Amino acid sequence: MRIGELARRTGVSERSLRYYETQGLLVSDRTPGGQRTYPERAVDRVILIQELFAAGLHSAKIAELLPCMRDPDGAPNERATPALVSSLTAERTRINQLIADLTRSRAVLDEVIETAAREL
Amino acid sequence: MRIGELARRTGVSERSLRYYETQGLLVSDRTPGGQRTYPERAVDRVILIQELFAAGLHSAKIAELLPCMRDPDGAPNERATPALVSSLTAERTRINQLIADLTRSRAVLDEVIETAAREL
DNA sequence: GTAAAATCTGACATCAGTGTCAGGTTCAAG
DNA sequence: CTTGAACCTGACACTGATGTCAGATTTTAC
Repeated sequence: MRIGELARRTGVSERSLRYYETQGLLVSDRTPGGQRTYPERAVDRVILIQELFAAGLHSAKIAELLPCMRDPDGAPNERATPALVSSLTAERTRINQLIADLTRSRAVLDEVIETAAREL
Repeated sequence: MRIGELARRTGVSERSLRYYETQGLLVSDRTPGGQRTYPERAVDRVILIQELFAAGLHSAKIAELLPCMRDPDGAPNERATPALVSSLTAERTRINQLIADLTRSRAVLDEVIETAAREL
C-alpha cells in the first residue's frame, strides 16, 4: 500500500510516517518513481510505534527496541544489549510511575465530574 | 516556607514554581521585601499539580480544575461549569486511552527484558 | 495524451514546560 | 555593619514530534 492508505488506516499523518522513516522506525520499498510502498505488516508496526510514543519513549529508544522484539511470525531478532536492557528497565519504572500518576489524576477528574453531576 | 524549601520538598524546580504562579496554579504570600512565602499546604498542592501535568493536562485546564476540587479541609469550592465538565470528561477518556497504551507498551518492554534475561 | 489526485523533498513554525543566565535585591548570621 | 546565601525579574534556548506550505514529480483515470 502507499503512504496515503497507511495514514488513513492507522490514523497517523503522512508527515509522521515519513518522520518515522528518517528515524529508522519504519522502512518502505519504493516504486520506480520513488514513491513509498508498505507491506500489510506496516499497519501493526505503526500502531505499535504510536503506543510506544504515547508511553513517552523517544524515537531513538524505539529504534533500538524494535529489532529486539519477537516478531509475530517468529522471525529471528537482534538480542538486547545489557545497556539497552538497563535503559528499558528504567523506562518501565518511569511508566509504572506514570500509570500511578494517571490513575490519581483520573480519580481527581472523577471526583470533580461526579460532584458537578450531583449538583444538577 | 520560602521557595527553596518548597522546591526541595517537592522535587520541583524554583523555576517551575514561579511558572505555576504566573499560570494561576499556585499562590504565595510575599515578605515585605517581596520574597515568596508558602503555607504548609503548598507541598501537597504542588505534588497534585505535578501529577496533573504528568497526566497531560495543560496549565489552563488545571487552573480551572483546582478551584472545583473538594479541599481536604472541606472548604467551599467553585462549582464546575458544564463546559468544564465536558472538557474534563474528554480528558478522562484520553487518560483511559493513555493508560491502555502504557500498559501495552509496558508489556512490550517486559517481553524484551525477559527475553534478554533468559539468554544470559 | 491530459488532467486530477497522490506523493516527493525540504524548510520553517509550533507547543508548553523547563533550564539557564544576568544583574540586582533581600535575608539571616556573625 | 558586613558578608554570603537565598531570592527576585526578565529574557532567551531547548526539546521533539507534528503541522504546514511550496514547488516539483509520479501515478491513475479518462
